[in-house]
Amino acid sequence: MTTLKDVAKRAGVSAKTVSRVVNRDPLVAEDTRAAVQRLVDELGYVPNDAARQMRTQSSRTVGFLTDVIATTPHSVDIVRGVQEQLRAEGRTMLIANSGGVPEQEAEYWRMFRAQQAAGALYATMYHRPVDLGDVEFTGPLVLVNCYDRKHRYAAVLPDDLGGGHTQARHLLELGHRRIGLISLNPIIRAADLRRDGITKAHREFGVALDEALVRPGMVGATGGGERLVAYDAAREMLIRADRPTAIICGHDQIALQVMVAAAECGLGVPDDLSIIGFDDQHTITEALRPALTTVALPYYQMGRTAAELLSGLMSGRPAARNPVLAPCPLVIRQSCSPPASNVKRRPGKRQTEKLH
Amino acid sequence: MTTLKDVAKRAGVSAKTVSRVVNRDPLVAEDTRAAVQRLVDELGYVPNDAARQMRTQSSRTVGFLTDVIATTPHSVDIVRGVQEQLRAEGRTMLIANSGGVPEQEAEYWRMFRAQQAAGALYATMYHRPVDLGDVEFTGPLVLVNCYDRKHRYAAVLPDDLGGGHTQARHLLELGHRRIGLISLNPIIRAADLRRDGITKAHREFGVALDEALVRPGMVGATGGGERLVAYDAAREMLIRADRPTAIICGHDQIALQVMVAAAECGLGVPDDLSIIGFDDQHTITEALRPALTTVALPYYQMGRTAAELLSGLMSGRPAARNPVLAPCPLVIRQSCSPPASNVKRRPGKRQTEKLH
DNA sequence: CGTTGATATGACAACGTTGTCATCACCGCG
DNA sequence: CGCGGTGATGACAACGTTGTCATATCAACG
Repeated sequence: MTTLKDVAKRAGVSAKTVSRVVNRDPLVAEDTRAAVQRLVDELGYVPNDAARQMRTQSSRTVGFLTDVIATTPHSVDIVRGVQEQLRAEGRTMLIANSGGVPEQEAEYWRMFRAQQAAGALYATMYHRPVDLGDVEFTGPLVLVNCYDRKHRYAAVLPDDLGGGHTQARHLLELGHRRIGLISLNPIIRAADLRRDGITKAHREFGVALDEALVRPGMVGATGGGERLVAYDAAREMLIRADRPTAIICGHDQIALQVMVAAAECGLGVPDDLSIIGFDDQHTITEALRPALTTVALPYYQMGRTAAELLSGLMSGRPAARNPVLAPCPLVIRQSCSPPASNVKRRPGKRQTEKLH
Repeated sequence: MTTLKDVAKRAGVSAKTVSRVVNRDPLVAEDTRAAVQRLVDELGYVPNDAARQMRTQSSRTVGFLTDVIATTPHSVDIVRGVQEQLRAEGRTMLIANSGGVPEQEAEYWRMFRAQQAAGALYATMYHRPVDLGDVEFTGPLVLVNCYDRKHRYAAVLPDDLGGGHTQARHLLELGHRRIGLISLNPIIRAADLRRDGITKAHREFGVALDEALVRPGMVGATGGGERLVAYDAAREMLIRADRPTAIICGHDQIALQVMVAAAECGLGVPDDLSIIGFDDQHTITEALRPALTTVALPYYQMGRTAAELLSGLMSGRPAARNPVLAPCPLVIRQSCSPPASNVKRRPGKRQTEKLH
């Protein structure tokens, strides 16, 4: 490795002068600068960050710890967002994946300290509260997609309530009045928030949400024990005489199962049934025919926001009190349309629009 | 930050002794060690890696550069594999995402050098050759999911040929003799390799692959311009009188479209049509009904293998000449079964089994 | 001409760690 | 008792960089 001294010797100047050139210190004569710069390029000199860090007692490194990033492949976009923001700030990212194992987390916090990380991010694969115990890392910390039960840390979260509201409003605006819900695993926080948003939209339109048309699309303990049951839920819902004209899904996988169920019940999408997903997992939403209208989880944006927030904290800005909510935008494709006119539906059961 | 000296002062020993304790040097008296260790824990001392690295002129950091990890969310498993292997070796991972932009790549190679990375990995989102130009990074380098056109670097690749062979063999073993292929984008290397594997399997079974049943499922330039056309391809293929009894798909998204097309043609899967995917993207394969039989891209394993390979190179082992091929295992679910007995099919066109 | 101030450069120390070498106490052996 | 050996510890330097301060040169000014 070439060092400052090597360059200095060849240039016939002191190490400090080379240092000045490399750091763009204006206090160098133009011809010295040019000569030194040429040698720097020629020798391929790259300053040693470790030495810099030692000398300046500060680092441009940020640690990024995730729990189990692999299970929701989609959430890598958080990583991408963080990374691009950090790059724009000239920082370096140290990444680690704890698998959710507390001992490993402790190990990584220690690693971040050893590397003198100036700050850290902690992200989870789905929106949930976390218990971070004693974090052996003293710098600023921002949580992404999760929040600390004791609210000790800044957090960036998806606006699930708003997202649920958006899903329902879109269908209601299209004219649907009988809307089914095949939701996320009820033990997940987002399930409740979305439900609240959906209820709110219904209330705004003066439409009742029929409890008979609400079913979970996933059940079981998170982290391995989860099972998709949306297919069965959808079939049962769709063979009813008073079946819904549209179904709100907890995520795109659920929507996929609902679409398969609809096909088997002989229902065309979107003519006989509108379906709206959540997440915007491109591999599903864009591959389905009709392509799936959905509400996007803004993972990339969350990553960027979190990194920006962290930058603020690292440069001494005080932490915000409340979590930052990232909006979940509607992505319109082909799976939703206005309901077929009522005459086509058997008018057996009248849909009485009573408030919930 | 507590330093060696802080601990040493409190313990009434020299810094070197504390260093010895921290590094488990056996040449310390048991009671000294205990006393020092207690203080280390109490003060939460963590050795400064930058200083260590400077002193020892070696680092346990590895750089990991990816092109556009986000577009195929599935391939994050490479990252996970790398990361877990590195952790097992007590190494630290520096990650960066170049977006495929050459200037950014150069910037990151420089960053890796600045951080004194002991080695580096370069991964792409899909199997392809790369032109790495002048890599301004001098340590060992292992490519993952891609290979250098000039074969200067070690590489770990998926065994696409074997994978194609596995797909075809599975269907042939089930008794299918008329098999369609809706392939990857033909400009992708894997498309050719898989095709070779499929042809090989057909030859082994003495069955001809009918060119009329071969269609690309994706077209257009990679990196934005790609379009899924599997749905249309499948429909055209399935309305033929001599339609195939099984379809091999280039990946699970294509399989998804084929499944939708089959449903619309009134064909049941797997009774009327067997479908086999590729990649094993859980979000699709496990959500589909019937769940999708597929061949897995062993991303996780590739990551681990690459990290192991890199470790070898970093400790001086010579590089292997040829790329390491990771096998693509068959994952059996519900979308393939033996073909319906011939009597059920209209015997109009006889399927003459001539060799290709 | 001497003084001031700006510009350009260098000498030196220090960041936290560890390798090298020195020191010292103690043991066992002849 | 003297000697060599070994176990335990410490002093010191060095890794590559940069902040601090000192020095040198030169122009401008009274």
